[in-house]
Amino acid sequence: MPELYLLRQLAAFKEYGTLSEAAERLYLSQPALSRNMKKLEEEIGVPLFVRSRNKLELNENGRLTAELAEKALTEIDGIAKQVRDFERSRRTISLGVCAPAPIWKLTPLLSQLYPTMMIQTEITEETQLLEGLHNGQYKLIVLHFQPSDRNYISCACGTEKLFFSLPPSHRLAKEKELYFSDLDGESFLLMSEIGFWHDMTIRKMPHSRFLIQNDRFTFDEIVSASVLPTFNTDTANAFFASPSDRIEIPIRDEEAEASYFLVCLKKNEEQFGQLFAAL
Amino acid sequence: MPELYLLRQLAAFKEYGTLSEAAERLYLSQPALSRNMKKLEEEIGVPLFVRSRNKLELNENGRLTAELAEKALTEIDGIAKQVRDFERSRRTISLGVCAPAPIWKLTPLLSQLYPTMMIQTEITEETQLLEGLHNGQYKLIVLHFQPSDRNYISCACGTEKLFFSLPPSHRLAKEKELYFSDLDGESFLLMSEIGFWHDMTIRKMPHSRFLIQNDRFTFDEIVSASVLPTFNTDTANAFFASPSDRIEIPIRDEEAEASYFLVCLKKNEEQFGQLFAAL
DNA sequence: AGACCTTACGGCCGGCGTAACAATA
DNA sequence: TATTGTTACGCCGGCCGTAAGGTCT
Repeated sequence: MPELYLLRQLAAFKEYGTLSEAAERLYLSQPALSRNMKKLEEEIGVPLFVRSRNKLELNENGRLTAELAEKALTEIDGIAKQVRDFERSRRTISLGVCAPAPIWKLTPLLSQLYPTMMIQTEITEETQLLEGLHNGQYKLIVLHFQPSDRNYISCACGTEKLFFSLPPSHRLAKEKELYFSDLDGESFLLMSEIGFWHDMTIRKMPHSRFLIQNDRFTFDEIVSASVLPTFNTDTANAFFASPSDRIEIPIRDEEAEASYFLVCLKKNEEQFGQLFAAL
Repeated sequence: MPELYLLRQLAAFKEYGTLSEAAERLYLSQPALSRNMKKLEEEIGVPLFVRSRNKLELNENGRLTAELAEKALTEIDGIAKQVRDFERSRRTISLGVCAPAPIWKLTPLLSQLYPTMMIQTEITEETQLLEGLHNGQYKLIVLHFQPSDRNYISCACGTEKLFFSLPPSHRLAKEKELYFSDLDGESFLLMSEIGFWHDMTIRKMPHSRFLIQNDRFTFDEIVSASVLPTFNTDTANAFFASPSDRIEIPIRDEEAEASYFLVCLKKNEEQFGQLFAAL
């Protein structure tokens, strides 16, 4: 079986065309490369080169060998990477969620229950979450509906209720309750990465413009320095300081209240049993 | 990139379960194997083993690594074989024919025109010939019709006419010409490996039985020692001694005369140009 | 003369074996 | 005590570099 250094050197010779050039790229003396190519040819047992007096070229066999060598080298090079990736995935719990709120509760809980594991979270849409759960991208996902499939284990993990967050000067700031439609058409400040809330507000308020902020600090500054309406939720208020100088008004549409469900694959039941028990 | 000897040794350890056993199978001292497994683990950078005081087992990472190693080793092992096969196929002209007769003319011609090449012949049916021409199994084929496809180069390479070969005592031995139907129902001696003639005679003489002989010598002996009818062709007579004590009577059916066409792929036109010119 | 390949010779590093030790059953 | 795995030490083969030589443009 040809050794790797021979295959590497053949691949380099194919790439660079001359022994001298290839040897230089390999940080190898040119005579060494010459010898080794001869050795490889001998080992395979068929001519790989056409030899003029001072020129060396691959023949068809040589080109084939070099291509196969490249493939094999790539594969071997991939082994370490694959194993490291596998190890990392074994050591991390990747949690995909449809909205930020569940992260606030689950991350501390996971860290406590699985102190040796890395916790990785990602917010994305629910079709992607389900796909990612199956292909191993996520070990746990949080949806805002309960999946029916029997291959899943799931349990409720909290609710979240949406409020309008209005400046006191707003024309509707004194109302006790509002509908999405009441403010449809006004411009809203909105954080990015809020999961399904983003799509929902767009759907319920098709005439509004949403001014997306990527940075939390910037968002807070603009909220307190402007009269633009925005949103808040009960869960956010439970975890973070609620902004002063803002009136929060419940939204009556049923879509403004979400229930979250934590889901994992049945085959991972054992690993996450204590987590589900704790919820 | 892990060296092959490390991958081989890991694969052996996976196969045999203990270092001692694996080392023995590898013709290697056990301490060497111990060291090398540690080295591989270090190189990949993740734990591959669970270590008790005097026991060593693969963990999940280790099993994955060993599987990937086996795959890579198989691939590298296949390189030399593939290249040798490729070289051999480059050095042989494989000729597939639909009947034996074309071989008698073409084999000497090929040997003469391509003295460095091995000539390999095979008799099979025409659908297989065409398939084999495309997948590289055959470089040349002989059909008994001219293919229309523009991807082929083809030219006529002879005809062959079938005769009944009857003992003088046969009731029809004095006829000048006969049809297949005239002898339909009688038992015939027939050589095996006669290509499309086999199917044709069965089709034209559905009530006859054909007594197939695999050995040429046996066939000749039985022919001269029996009164069983058989066949002969003009081409066979041109190349071999025709049997004495046999009357040969032309067959009038048009299927009894075949024209042969030598075919190669257009892309091999250059290689076989002189062959087609010689025909 | 410069670029390229091959052959010859000697050094050195890395993988191996032997030996010695520790731990289990 | 027999089996298994780890550590320590020295040998040796194989791969490499340097040097020298040949061929082509």
